[in-house]
Amino acid sequence: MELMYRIKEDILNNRLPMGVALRQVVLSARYGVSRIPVRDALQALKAEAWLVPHGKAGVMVPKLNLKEAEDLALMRARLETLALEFAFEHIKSTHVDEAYSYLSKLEASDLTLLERGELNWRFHCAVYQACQRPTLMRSIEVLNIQASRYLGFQFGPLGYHNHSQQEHREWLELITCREKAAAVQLLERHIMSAGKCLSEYLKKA
Amino acid sequence: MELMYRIKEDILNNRLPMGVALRQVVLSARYGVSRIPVRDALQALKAEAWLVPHGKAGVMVPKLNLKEAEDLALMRARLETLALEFAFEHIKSTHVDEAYSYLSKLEASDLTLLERGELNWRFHCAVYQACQRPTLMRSIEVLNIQASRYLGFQFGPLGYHNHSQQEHREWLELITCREKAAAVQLLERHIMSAGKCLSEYLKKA
DNA sequence: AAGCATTAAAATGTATACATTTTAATGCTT
DNA sequence: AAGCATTAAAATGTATACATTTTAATGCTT
Repeated sequence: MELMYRIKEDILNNRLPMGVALRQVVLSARYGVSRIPVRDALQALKAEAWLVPHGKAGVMVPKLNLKEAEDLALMRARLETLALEFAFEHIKSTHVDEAYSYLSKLEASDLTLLERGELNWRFHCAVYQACQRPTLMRSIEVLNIQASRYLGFQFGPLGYHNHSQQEHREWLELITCREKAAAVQLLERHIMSAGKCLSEYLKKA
Repeated sequence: MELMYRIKEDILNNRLPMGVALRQVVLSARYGVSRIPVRDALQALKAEAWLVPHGKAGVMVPKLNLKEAEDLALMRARLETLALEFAFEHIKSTHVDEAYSYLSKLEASDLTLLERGELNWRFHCAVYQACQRPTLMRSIEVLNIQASRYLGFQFGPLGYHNHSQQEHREWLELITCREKAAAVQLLERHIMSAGKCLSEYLKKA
């Protein structure tokens, strides 16, 4: 479904208004298709919480929300450390190499928010993959995608990017040295501190 | 969306074949509607992993899968203990009373699998609710609903029900006595041992 | 007979048309 | 003027029709 991704992009880039009903005819005009594919996409997006009900009929982009951002960070911390624990013994140098390749791609300065979020996920994913647990991985991916609505702030106004890259490097070093406990702990700190940073920002705004 | 729930029930009760493509025309005939509402429902169910792609087009009910059952138990253990930790200080006697009421309803012997699963979730939910974290709660709910495809085995052939009820009572007592660490620990054991029990069963079958 | 290309049948994907529901504008009552 | 009922306009929900893609059956080549 290609349309779904176009709508996701528009949500991530704030090109769709939050908190107001999205009209099917407006969307069908906007994306140049009829209402049927629009409906298909809206149903899927609703199920993944990209959209929420607006009144008795119709959907809207949910407003950014401090508590949701916190919850996503908490859940990611719990589940990603779980994935790392299961992965640890099976992490090969190929996984680490792949992670490094995404890390260097993240150095580029001309990335869109979406590309940055995508690369960030791929980086983590390269390591977690070794856990060989598709259901767990999918859940973590869903959380990351949902979190990416908030991620924009981190890489934008907050300038959290450099600090994050630094932690990523440390993390890969710990993994290479087989320091399991330390790597798990750093990952938890990494996710939670990014979450804290973000919730501080949202409290002010 | 009413149709979506009818399809979910049919999946839970194994009234739809696993691993074979579900044809839109067949479903539209089965449920007495045209293909458009069927498509809407399929899109939503696909997004929630109730259905998975089958070939280049079309969807199917995924086969029951040992690893998925394990992953769901692991994730539930991590996230439900998280919810309990946040809830703990805010649990009032009204929450516990509500939990007890679901517990006694679970004693009935003439419940369908679906009803049993629903009451089991409501029981846990009555306690977790106190955490006041809608996003976390929704994720846990989604995991429980997905796990309910496997739950049937526990309450059916495995006769796990009595043991489970016993643990539920112990748990509420620990909560009433404000034994936080013990309550969290019991919850984790409760979820994981049910998961183990189930995966043993699936290994044989 | 196994494997591949071809092609007919059947499925999905989408647009249009219409029925039903929801929204919001209007006028009425207090 | 505030609140409610009424009703017209606009939206959603669904069916049907058709275009496009996919599937699988058939025949061809080796």
